[in-house]
Amino acid sequence: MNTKSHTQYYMHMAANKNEKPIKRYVNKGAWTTEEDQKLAEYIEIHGAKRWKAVAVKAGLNRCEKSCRLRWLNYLRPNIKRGKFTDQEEDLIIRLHRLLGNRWSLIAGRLPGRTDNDIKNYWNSHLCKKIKHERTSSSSVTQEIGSQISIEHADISKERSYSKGSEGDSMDNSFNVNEFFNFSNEGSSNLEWISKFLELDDDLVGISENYSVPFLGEVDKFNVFYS
DNA sequence: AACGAAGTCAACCGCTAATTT
DNA sequence: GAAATTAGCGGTTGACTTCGT
Repeated sequence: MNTKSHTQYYMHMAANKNEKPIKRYVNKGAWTTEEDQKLAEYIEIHGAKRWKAVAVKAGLNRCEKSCRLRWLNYLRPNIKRGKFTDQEEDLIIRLHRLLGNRWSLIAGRLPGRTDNDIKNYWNSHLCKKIKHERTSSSSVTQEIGSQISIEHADISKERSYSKGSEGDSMDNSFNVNEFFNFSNEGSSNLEWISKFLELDDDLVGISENYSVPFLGEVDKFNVFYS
């Protein structure tokens, strides 16, 4: 569904650095079916890389970022659309509890879902749902909730640190990115990770004395494998 | 039926990390 | 090793839809 209206602006574009940039009209806003078709056809032949070249050579008056995003979030094969299942919803909540707003990592555990989808779904549905559940639960649970929020803040901070200088801010060797990188594994880990995350609720209490960001994950990991 | 508020979600933006030259 | 380019991420925006009055 194309929702945003079309606008155009000028931009200097070239397919590569050897080509002299030409001042072109660049479309912004909703993609048309014609543009989708052009992009899909080009990528089918040349692959989803070199987005600057894609934008120019596919005959699309779009910037490279726009092309990449359209492909990843909409045109890419095996994109799952429509309502999130209860299992998916539960998994997102649990993963978010562990990872915070690391949408691409969360999306990596939900085959066919994009980070943008999950982020939108979280912001429009799950965020409120969780808020509601927290306010209607006991004071003890609320306390745990605030503990989780503190952990989230730490994880977010850690994310920006780890981007800049890996390892500087954290002495323990646990790497959450590696832990949640299953690219070398088989197709779906939905089941085992769901089982793993089931432990999460029970383990929140154990994390009361955490002082180091991510130590929570380390302990949960160790408990799971011990 | 009309209208404003709230919700949804595709797309954009700014930034950083990774890769290439 | 430095600079330039490319890829990827999360936050935010805004057009459109739905809901409530």
